[in-house]
Amino acid sequence: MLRIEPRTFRGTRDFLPSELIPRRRIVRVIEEAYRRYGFQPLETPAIEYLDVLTGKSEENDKLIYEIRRARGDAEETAESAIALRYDLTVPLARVAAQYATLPRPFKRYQIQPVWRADRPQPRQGRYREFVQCDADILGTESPLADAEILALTHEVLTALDFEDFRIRLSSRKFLAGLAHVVTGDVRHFGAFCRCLDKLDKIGWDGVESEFQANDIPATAARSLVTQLMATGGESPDFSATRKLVGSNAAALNGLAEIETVYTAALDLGVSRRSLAFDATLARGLDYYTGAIFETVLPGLPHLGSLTGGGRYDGLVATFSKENVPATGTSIGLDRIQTALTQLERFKAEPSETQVLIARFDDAGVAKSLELAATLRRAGVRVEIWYDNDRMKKQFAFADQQQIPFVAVCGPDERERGIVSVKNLATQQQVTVPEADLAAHLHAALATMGK
RNA sequence: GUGGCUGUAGCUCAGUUGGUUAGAGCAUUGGAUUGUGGUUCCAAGGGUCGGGGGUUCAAAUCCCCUCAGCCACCCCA
Repeated sequence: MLRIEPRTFRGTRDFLPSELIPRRRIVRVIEEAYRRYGFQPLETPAIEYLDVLTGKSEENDKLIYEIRRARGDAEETAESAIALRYDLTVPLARVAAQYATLPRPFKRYQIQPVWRADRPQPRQGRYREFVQCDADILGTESPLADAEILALTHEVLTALDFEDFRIRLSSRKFLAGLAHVVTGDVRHFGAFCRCLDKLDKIGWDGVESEFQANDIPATAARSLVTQLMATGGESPDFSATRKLVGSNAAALNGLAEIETVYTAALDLGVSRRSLAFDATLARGLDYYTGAIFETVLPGLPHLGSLTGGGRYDGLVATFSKENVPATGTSIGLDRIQTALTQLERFKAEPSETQVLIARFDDAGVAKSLELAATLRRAGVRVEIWYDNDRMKKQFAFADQQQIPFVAVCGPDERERGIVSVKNLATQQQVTVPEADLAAHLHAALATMGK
């Protein structure tokens, strides 16, 4: 018999309990923040029709996983070709176009995996299957919506105890205006953005040669952007920025929006040090039309962005006659987990069980089951021991699994109607009346913060 | 997609100029210890040396191919 080698597909991972337990806690923090901001949940299928997913961003079409059946019976037509979703934004736009009954504004959050066929790199928090936590607001052009997305991002990262993070803010309109100012030609917009985006990686000399390679006046561009950077950052001087871009309408327009978003974000509680206006932020996804933002950790520069998003007022219209303005962000669960791991703040937790009821002897089985039932009804997370093993083995198990308490009910205890409860961390063992066991554990767990 | 590095036990690794039956630590299981974990001691199990081909009397070791993993870039969450 041929044995199949057990393995996982490149860029995908199993989440064993000791990793999943703290990972789910992160998800809970994010979800609670989303709910506090008034977002409603949405889930969509992992599989979408290919034509729904493609054509939004040329670069990314190449990274879409198409699905091919191992034993396809019919030839796939363009309409029936299917693929794994690449992000959650495009499915959302599809949903917005497909259901006329959705409220406006429509605020939804969605926490689900997406798949991209690029090369995995764990140190950078990059995988082929990863979970995005998206929050988006459809149906308003108001900059307050963009500001609320920034505040939400700030709130989540703060709740996760990130001490130093930077939300970079810019605008597609502003960048388009800049590109026009520098090159006199809007067609250079894409190349202009890509070059600029590389600044923090390859420095100005590198960017200048990139500009030249793309027929963009390098010296002029460098001079303008250098000055822009001086007026931006964590305490931006927007009136100084305005003077630099002159009379270009798109640039002025975009800048005004940035300023409004920035100010409203501060009003919503975003700290100055965590928010920066950054003219070198470009972002790749082609569907962004207005404000764009992403979050990085200055302490972990090799890591990709923790969050990324922006305004995409034209996307829903690719599925509908109706044009629905939209803005939102994606928080990368795996990036967050990677960051916390590298900051040594992500601790493995093998079990959530609070008490193990040991099996002392056969005669005590019924009593143990009764105790377990009572405790479970009282909301305690309980495990029982199934086999007739020695105490040593049962305690060793509880220790390994970091189960805080072991309850033993042997002949002595049974005779007196009590239970011995040992706290494995303090090594202290007490006896409590059977009837008080739940109350005792609740109190003890509460003082331990569990 | 481009470039580089690395593959030996579940994990981290050692293995001499190619030389007998491939080792260690950790982990696992059992015992020392039949009412109680972490320490200690003893023992055991666990290996297609990533896979295939080649050179050789002889390959974990040298050569070729291939697969996988990692790192940087690209891009992004």
